[in-house]
Amino acid sequence: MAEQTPEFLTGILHKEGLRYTAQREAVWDEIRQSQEHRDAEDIYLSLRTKGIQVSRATVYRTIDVLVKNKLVRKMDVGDGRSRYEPRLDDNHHDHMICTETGDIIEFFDEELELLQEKIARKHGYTVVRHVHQLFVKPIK
Amino acid sequence: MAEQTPEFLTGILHKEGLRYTAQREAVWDEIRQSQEHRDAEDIYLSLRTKGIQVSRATVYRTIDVLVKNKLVRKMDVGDGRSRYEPRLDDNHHDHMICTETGDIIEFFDEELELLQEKIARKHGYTVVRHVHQLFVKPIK
DNA sequence: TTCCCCATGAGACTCATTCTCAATTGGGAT
DNA sequence: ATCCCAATTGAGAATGAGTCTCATGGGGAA
Repeated sequence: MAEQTPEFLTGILHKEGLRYTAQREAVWDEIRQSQEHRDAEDIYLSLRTKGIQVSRATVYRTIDVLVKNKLVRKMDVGDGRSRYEPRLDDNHHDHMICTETGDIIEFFDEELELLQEKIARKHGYTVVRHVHQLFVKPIK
Repeated sequence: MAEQTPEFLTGILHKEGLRYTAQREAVWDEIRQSQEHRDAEDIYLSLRTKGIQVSRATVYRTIDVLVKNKLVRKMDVGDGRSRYEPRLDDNHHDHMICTETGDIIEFFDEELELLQEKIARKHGYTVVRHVHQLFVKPIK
């Protein structure tokens, strides 16, 4: 589908009974056009720098909506600030964080996914979602 | 070794060039005597309820010392409050959090551990530590 | 026992995020 | 095209976990 047109967001907001606003479009555009793992302040400042009128409160509120509707993925690196990345393709993946450079590498492993479900079932549960981060360092 | 005697803590503190104090012993005792995954406020209030004079600052400072010396394991459930659990046996394990009851179940899977290292190596890294949490719900 | 320096406590401070509430605005109904 | 009003927004206050400050207190080596 055409994620790059305003109609894309409009449709999703409408489905949720929410209104389409310039601020919501701007926040979504800002997150969408970058593949980085950015924090809210970064997104907010970037918008302001571009001269777009939006408040921190709205950035946070809009991100919540986008996360709830799976347009954005929220991740916790453990430093107190949440990071966000666009989720257009919906390809699930986990993250590897380099302890030396701070680089974030995405990875996906089918075997790992299956193993997690297997472990949960062994305890009488099924996995709803998971948080998996490998803090790594380069092999010299 | 005798984790239940004051000499245990004294030895560790001494090795770190730190002094043995009643507050440090109290915080360690409080965490040790419970197998729960508790937050700092919980530990602080429990001590105060028992009539032990200690401040929040000292609870936090002491926990840092204990974590650094691997007597306590720090974990992040993703709700903004860190949880702590005693680490006497040093058996590594990850956590499964029930989304319906909030129960925290510990698990360990050798295959999973090996698989993580294998994935990191595939990208030229080696795992330093990892965060792995399964948010699960009971199978009806 | 003395003395130095580390440890403590109370509360101020930080910082990400959430909340408040008055003013504004989208968009369905007319 | 206009109206109308609930949804949305912005500015700043509030929150809450955790950290810092600094004056006072107390380990522990000699």
